[in-house]
Amino acid sequence: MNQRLPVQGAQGDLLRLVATGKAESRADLARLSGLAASSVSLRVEELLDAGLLAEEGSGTSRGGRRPRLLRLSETAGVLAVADLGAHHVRLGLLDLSGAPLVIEERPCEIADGPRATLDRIADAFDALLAEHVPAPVPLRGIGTGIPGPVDPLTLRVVTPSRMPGWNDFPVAEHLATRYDLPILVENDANLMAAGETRCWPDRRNLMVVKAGTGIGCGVVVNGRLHRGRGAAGDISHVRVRSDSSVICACGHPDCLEAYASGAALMAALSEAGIPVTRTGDIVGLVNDAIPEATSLVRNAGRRIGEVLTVLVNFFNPDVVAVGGSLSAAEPLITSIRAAVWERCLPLATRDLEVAPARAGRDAALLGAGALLLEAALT
Amino acid sequence: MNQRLPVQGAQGDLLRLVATGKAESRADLARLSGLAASSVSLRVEELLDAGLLAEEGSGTSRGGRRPRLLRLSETAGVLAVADLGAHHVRLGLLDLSGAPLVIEERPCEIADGPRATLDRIADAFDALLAEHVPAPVPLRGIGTGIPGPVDPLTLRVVTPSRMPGWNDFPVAEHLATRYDLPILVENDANLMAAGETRCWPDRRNLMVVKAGTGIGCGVVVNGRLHRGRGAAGDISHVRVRSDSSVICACGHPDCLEAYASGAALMAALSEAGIPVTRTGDIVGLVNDAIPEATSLVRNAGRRIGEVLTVLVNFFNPDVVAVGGSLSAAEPLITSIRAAVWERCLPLATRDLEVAPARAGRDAALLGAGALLLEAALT
DNA sequence: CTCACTTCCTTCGATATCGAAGATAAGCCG
DNA sequence: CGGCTTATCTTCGATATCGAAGGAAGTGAG
Repeated sequence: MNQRLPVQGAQGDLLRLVATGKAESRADLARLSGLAASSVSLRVEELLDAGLLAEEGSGTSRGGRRPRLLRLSETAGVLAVADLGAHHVRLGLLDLSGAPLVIEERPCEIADGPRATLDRIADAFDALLAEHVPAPVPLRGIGTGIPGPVDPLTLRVVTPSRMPGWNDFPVAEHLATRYDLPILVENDANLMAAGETRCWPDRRNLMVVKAGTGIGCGVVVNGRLHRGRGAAGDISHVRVRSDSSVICACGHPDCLEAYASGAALMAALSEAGIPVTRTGDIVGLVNDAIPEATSLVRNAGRRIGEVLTVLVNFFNPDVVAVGGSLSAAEPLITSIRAAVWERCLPLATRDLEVAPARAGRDAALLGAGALLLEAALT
Repeated sequence: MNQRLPVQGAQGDLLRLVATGKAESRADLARLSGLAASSVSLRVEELLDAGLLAEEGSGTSRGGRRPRLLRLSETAGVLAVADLGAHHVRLGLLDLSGAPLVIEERPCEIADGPRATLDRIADAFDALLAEHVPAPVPLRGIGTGIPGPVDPLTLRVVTPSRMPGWNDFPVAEHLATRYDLPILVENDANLMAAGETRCWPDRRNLMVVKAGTGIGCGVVVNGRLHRGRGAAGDISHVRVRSDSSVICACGHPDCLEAYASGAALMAALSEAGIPVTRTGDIVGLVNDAIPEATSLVRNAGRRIGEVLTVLVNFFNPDVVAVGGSLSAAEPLITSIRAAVWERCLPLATRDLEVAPARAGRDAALLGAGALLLEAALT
């Protein structure tokens, strides 16, 4: 069953606070929402009656009466989210708070084109719903992550590399023919940033770097995802300083990704007689103290760090989180940190954290859940 | 007479829309504010009664009845703003819409220290008020621009260069001993960005570069000034690619400002036997087609542009506005453009405007007025 | 010239929210 | 153990805002 969230005005604001885990009682809601306690009481009553919230037990006293705890109702609804890669898709169902109900990975070739790929994803959603969700629990929204830029105004994919047929394809419209629900279409690095943000409470400005086969970055400003024109955060084609000159796949010389991406490291290792089939294997080599691997990863971290220094000076983020399959290599993080600390202004790095990403491999799906909840409540 | 603006809730929202020139009638206010026409009518009546708004004539019909035009009342109040330089201060009085009533420049040595400098500015404010403002018109706020980083949480100056005695000085607290009013303390590049934003309607993401004796940049994200930790937008110490190596005043090699700042250009011209005393004179030399000057300015533009390409890819702004005393040199702008267009992603530069700043020499004061109005209405 | 439609602004009853007061149940101190 | 303070949540009258309807004054077509 598909059904949009039946809330309006202050109800949505309150539901959001409970769904995101920020509030657990009426008193919490009054403190966080700015509404008077009487207004909160009335609106919560409506959400309880609508089956969106439920009461469950009592909280701890803060010196007065114990609060009655509120939680998202199990019948509040689910969100269907997918994160598309070149050769596979990771997809699943989340409850409105973003907690996974089921997540799975399936083979899927993005080169098959958008219609076939999106229909296969929708079929998978329907199968998961039938298998895992009781009939009275409604589907409230659909979210998809795309490995290319997405124009935030038109929600169309924009000149993606290695994705034939996807340019200018209206992903949201296509999915809307099948679901009359809020639909999210977003770049995967942006989803990853949205997911990572949930792991850094009280931080409003983050950069989430994806160090994988490619290099990407998502940006969160004042707690909100910054999309720009759909290409915001792109650092892969920044020109780095180099004694030699390497032509990037994009045609320009000396792009960051020509030196520091997982693909570039794999090529360099193959040339050194160390064949690697997946970027994740590079981490294993580093852990085994293979000198060539460690040196390459360290060099990649230094280069990424040099690019990040420009951005950290400019943006003054609270956090630089590094994810992606290379991020488990500790020399990558330490050399990024060294480069950032060496060249950044002291004020720009005051209280800055450069750390491995916390959200794990499903950051993009969790990010999709968070953004979709927001879309559903607006 | 000092008096805070006596508005609350929706009154402030409506006053802001009239003061910023976005609305001129009740119908405009209803469209822009989201309030019902009946609510707008009631609140406007209160603002008229409070002497903050006035009615004046009729507007043009849009097919139905002509609207009654609203404007800021002359008795609504004034704002006192100042922009501090190393050797002078530019200060004046603005009305609540930001229109200058009087602006003047006075000699002032920042090296005299904060107390003496700020007291002198306050004395100047008081003199301007006595001379130019009728007694019933209240002062509603004080704004000051500082040529160094300002911590947005503490409103203290942070490790400014060449400003002895100013580090960690609580500028706002000092001024508050004299004025019980909203007080703004902000970095001058940020004020310039706030002022420039008003000249680019419907643009929400801007970078405002100041190419003067030094190099600075202000950043506006989603229509709001981005301060970061107080150092956001700083591009002067980004390391640029170079065949040689020049040590910057900060101690690091190859900072942007060691190559591309007005001070650096002046030094290079002196070495070429062309003595220059003010960065503004470089523009004259370029206009006279002195080859050394044009070459230096073009090279500076290219370097600034190279740094900007990283930031444009990352941030995807709508506008890059270039101000400061060097910005009148056309080769500077054209070589910035060339560098940006050459290396940026097509999506990042789609609809981007790289242009001379429009706000003129008082951008910082106008920016102070805009931010101060916001402070007064919050 | 008249009539129908549009736009602006006001009036009024309905609805949402505020703020004060009160009920209930905690914790803490003497 | 009792009294006082604190915290949570509810009740109720006051206030802000909404939404519908209406009055006034425009415009344009027939």
